[in-house]
Amino acid sequence: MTKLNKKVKNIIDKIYPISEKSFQEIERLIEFETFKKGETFIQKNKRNKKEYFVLSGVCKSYLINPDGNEITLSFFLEKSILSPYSIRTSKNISNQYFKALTDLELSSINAKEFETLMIENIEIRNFANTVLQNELISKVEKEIGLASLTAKERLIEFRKKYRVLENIIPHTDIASYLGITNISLSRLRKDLIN
Amino acid sequence: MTKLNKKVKNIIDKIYPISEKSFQEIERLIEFETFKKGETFIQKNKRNKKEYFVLSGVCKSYLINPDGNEITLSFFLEKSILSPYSIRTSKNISNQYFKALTDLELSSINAKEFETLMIENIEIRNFANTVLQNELISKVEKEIGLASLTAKERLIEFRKKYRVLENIIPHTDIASYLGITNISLSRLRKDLIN
DNA sequence: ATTGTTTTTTATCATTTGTTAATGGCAATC
DNA sequence: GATTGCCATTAACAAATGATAAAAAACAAT
Repeated sequence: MTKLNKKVKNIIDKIYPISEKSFQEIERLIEFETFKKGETFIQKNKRNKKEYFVLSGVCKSYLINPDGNEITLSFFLEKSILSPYSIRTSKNISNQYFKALTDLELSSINAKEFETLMIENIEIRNFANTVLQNELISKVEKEIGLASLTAKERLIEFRKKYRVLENIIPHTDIASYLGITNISLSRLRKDLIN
Repeated sequence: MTKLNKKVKNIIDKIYPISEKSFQEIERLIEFETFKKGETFIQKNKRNKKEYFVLSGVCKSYLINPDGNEITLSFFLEKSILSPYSIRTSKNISNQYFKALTDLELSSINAKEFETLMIENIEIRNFANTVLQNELISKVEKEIGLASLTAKERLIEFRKKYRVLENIIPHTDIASYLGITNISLSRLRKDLIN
């Protein structure tokens, strides 16, 4: 197994461990992609047909609101998996943007072929369902946060979940994730120093 | 086909039309349940193994925050489908509560058996995937709303989506859905009269 | 090192939202 | 018809957040 593929296996196993045999099915499909910091590598309303693993770097999913501002939906750290294809696309068309916040190394696999594996192989299916559930749990947690915590509490939670991020990505991205302005974020940062 | 099963077929077809033949597979699994207004019919951290169709009435999914308050996640109107099993449960254990907000008539089917159908039948699989995507789209829309709209704008959006609800369910449920207090909701209602 | 650009912080003021408490409406029950 | 409990509204004040502008800091390119 190449070093790259081993990385993918590790990401999978951290979510739902699968056998060597099952992984070999996936391995055949793996491709490698890199993007420069700042690049939007999945465009909303454009065709996309892949599942992605983040090997190194950080990226975000986002949308653009009526005022033209980017609203961060989620962050994806290294050694994790992007939102699964099935929930970010309809009819091969992406419903979100994804942007590299640092230089980014991804592995990708064809989503349709992966779906076939999923149907045939229970381990892979369980893995995929776990990804799906984690995604939803994370969305619900965020929803709860936005609906019932103050901005300060949300920042505290954010720091627990994404320790590293605050020092390596623009605060604007974090602020829109938290549902506040970057000025408010700055105030809260000052406030939390004590 | 019984009147009840016909209702289920209509709900499915509104989401993703399937053939008579495919529906017959599902039909065998359908059961019927009713709940009284106010009843919590799915408990968090309790076992649950079903998919649900709302035949009549209104219900909500919710969680309880650290202060002991119910936080409404979603509303489900009549002739719709509950959040799919796969995203509201892990290992047969529910991660959310569901409560009847009016007297409620549901059809339910065993989730495991439904998953088997899904694997075998592409129409049913496409239906299930559409449900999944709709669920996610709705979650993302709500997330965007909470992160980038004012409470007043969120109420306006809520009214577009759930016209009937404001007059038939407690405003507390709506307020927590909107991420505000019921006092704020009352103010906004007054404000929007003009 | 210097310059120009972008990001972050700070300040001021306006607005929104929360908290607490009081009030009024409505339905169920006795 | 009085009582009770629940829900929605209102009021007064406090706290949080937004908008705008300006200053400071960080960063990038040369």
